[in-house]
Amino acid sequence: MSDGAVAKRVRRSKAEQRAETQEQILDAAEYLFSRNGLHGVTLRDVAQRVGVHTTLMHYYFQDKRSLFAAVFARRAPVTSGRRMEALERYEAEAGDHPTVEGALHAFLDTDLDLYIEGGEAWMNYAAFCARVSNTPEGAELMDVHFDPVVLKLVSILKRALPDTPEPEIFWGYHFVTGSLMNTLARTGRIDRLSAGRCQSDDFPAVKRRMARFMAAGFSTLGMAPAE
Amino acid sequence: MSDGAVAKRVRRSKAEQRAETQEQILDAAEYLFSRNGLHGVTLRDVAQRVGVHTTLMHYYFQDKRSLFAAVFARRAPVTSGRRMEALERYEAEAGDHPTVEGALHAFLDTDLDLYIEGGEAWMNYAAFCARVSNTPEGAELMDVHFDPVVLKLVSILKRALPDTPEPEIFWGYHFVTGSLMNTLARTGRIDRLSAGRCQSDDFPAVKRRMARFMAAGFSTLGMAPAE
DNA sequence: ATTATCTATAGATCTATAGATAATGC
DNA sequence: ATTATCTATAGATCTATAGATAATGC
Repeated sequence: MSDGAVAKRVRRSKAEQRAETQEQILDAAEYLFSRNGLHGVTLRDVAQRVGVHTTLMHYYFQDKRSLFAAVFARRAPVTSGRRMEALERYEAEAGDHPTVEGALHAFLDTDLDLYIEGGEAWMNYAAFCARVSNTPEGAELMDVHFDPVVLKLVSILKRALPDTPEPEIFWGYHFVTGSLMNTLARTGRIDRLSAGRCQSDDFPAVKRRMARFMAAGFSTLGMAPAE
Repeated sequence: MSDGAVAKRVRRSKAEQRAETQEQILDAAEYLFSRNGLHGVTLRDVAQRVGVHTTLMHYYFQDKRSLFAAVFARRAPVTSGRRMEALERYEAEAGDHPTVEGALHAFLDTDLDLYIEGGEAWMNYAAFCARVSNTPEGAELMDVHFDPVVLKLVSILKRALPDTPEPEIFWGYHFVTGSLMNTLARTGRIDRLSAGRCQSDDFPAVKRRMARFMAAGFSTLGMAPAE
């Protein structure tokens, strides 16, 4: 049942205690929301996983929706910021000739590295985001936190493909983000389909393939339609 | 509130009435589940949308999970069957030289056409599937209903790419299905990102681009890693 | 004194079942 | 007679708030 981290009550200052408990609540909520969604998790579930009383959820986070938003907001600036820096670094180093593949490496690999290096908590956040992205509740959260970095990517892609009409770039991004979210979700489907030859939590395997795969796709956009 | 179809009680035979009410329940459930997920919908929501009493949900469908599964099962054979036929037809006509793009056209375009031509109900089913695919509850449903047609696609892709190791094909499919599910979900995100230049319910636009985009991606798989 | 945590509880739903009613079926 | 639909209701949760208790802070 309670396979989560049980709080040890080695008490320090109130500020520390406050911060620690909040983090534990966010960790537990992140884990549960990532698997079961906003409506599939009760505040009692979260409290139980932390080992505290349900009402503490309300003490620290006004209500369920706020807790959900707080889970999103905790790590979003980290992933967003890292990708933004990587894109700016790439832009500077590519000068007048950025490539689609270069931009996608900066965007995708930077993000995947974060999950690869960040351990279980970050993997849970990744799955949480994938779920959120698919959800009406989550749509605005995505917009608010990730629009800037996505538009930055798009702006580089436009410069890399000056002859490709703008909507084509957005369609390309639409495909990219779908594949990325499917990766982050780690549903296990590819494992079963491939009889274990691929594993859905093998982010390094995705990282090795994805930017190049998608870059090739972009090169087909804006061509005369075949039909 | 009740923007759904309100049942007109023009009574016919019991068998007809039974079938009609079941369809209405499935339609309402499909609509609501596609937007809010299993846990985000109550049986009362569904009943209200149909205009009947909640207990009728239990009369026709044992419990909530069964209703959810029934929504999936109602249309799955249609999309699966159509794609299977299209793949077999393509296989026959391509003879010894199937192409990745040809197989993907058969797989993707056939599916997208179904939603394009099928009206609102099929669009709801598409969104329902997208949501299900991202969900622990839905994972086995996907496996049960869609494995055969996906494995058929994979088998053609293998013949089209005889020098590409098998796991690469599965990774390619992983990317394809992510993009497809992101399309079916119609979250509206691409609309907002692109300031209206693209629309997430514009399936014809996706159909025009997707098979070719993904086919180009497949051609990069199995190459020596760049790093 | 302040604040982290718990106890008690209100009020609202939600799922599910048993049994009544009102139609259709012969 | 059979069956589609509704009424009544049990039992379980769930969210959220008010107020008590037990720690830390000076």
